[in-house]
Amino acid sequence: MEFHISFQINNKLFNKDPESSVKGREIIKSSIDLIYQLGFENFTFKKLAKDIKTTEATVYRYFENKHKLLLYILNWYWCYFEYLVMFNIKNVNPSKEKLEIILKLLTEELPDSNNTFEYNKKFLTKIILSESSKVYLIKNISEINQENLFKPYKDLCSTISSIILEFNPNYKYSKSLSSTLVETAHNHEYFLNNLPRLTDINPTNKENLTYHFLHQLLFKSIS
Amino acid sequence: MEFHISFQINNKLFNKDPESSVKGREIIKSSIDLIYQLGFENFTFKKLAKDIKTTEATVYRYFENKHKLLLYILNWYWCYFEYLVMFNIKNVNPSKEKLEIILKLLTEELPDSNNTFEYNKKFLTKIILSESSKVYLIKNISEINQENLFKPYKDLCSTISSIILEFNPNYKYSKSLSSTLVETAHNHEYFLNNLPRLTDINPTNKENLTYHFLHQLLFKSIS
DNA sequence: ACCTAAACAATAGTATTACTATCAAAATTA
DNA sequence: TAATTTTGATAGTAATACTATTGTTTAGGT
Repeated sequence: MEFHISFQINNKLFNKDPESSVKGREIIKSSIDLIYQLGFENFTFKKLAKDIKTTEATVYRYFENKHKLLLYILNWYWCYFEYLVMFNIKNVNPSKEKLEIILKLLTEELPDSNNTFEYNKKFLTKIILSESSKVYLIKNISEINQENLFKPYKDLCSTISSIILEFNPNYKYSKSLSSTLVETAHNHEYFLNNLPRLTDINPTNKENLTYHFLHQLLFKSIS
Repeated sequence: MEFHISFQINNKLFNKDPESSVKGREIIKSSIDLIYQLGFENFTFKKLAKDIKTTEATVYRYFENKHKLLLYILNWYWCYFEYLVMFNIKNVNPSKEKLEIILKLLTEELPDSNNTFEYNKKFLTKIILSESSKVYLIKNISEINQENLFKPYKDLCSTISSIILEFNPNYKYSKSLSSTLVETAHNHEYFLNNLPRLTDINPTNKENLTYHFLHQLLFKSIS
């Protein structure tokens, strides 16, 4: 069985829906590759256009600027991730198990399909690690936030938050803890690879450090 | 009594030490103002030069580019912060109290002197919140890291880490927890102001939410 | 007080980026 | 097949992130 999921992304993020045409999907696919390879700073619409054998003008017809394109990609990811969460905790009842599944998803590599039409999950994850805070650490955050452009991310945190409350209805900081878990999972994955001194990695400890660390952090806090 | 502290900043960060001249100090002071006002993206050496009534060429004689300038400022801040930590935990013996002092420093406004020659602490703190992850979330992180340009930040985390181990020598994730505390303190301060849905802020809860949240997170983890 | 070296100001110039505009060709769709 | 939308090709602009040159000012040493 094969199926294709698509997510409804806030249409303020684009001029023309990239899901609506082949070129549009090429734009997203190639953006993911290029941002992964070059980093967001060095990524330009000119390079993107060259990569998919079109012109800058065409890219601009889909996206106002590269920030909105990045935000589009991140929104897509967060939607996808929440979908994964929903799918994986389906029919699991104990809240503890649900939370453990979420921690696993947050700290392990995402399942990659071999469907060539899909976005590269590995690249996507790297982009999340390295680029996602750049979309909210900006001067005009309030405008962007007013347009609900972070909704999928907030929804994800709010989903986690409600499971925390399910586990312990008296815990006071469910939202703060949720965002901390997500951010820390990302941070740590990045630190492990790039700034290992900020973590407790060591040669003997090859298993999922971040998972165990977050597991303790979470359950000691809410138990 | 008045005194002036200065920190030794890695000299790979500048071409000419900004502490060595009046213009140099003006550059740093004005950069802090401008980065605070404009955000790092919109901050340029041209605007900086105009602000201190000099030319771009002069600025370039001190700093190779604006990233190194930002990194210089952040290094200065982390040195200053570690100094504050050292100063404030001096003669405090129980590890618990030491950690609480650190949490206070991480979550409350820094003491501002009225010394006009000093850098604006309030602006500096905002810059840390909004811009600091931009210096490590870059493609050439490994080069920069090899040159030890993050040392002050790592030192700070390592200081916190050793106090955690003092409190509980068996805790396994002291480094991870330290970096998490610092990052979460910053994140949360930013979220409270800009993305409150990611936190448990509410109108009645005007006291230091972040402090209490981190306090619980920390002591439940290491007790 | 004078000399020397360093620091600075003024100016010019380049490659790249982040767009905007126009118009004809190609592809869809009605 | 005509009408409409979507693309491609090309051109152009303002701003950015630098580099280079040269003449003037400033500061420190004797």
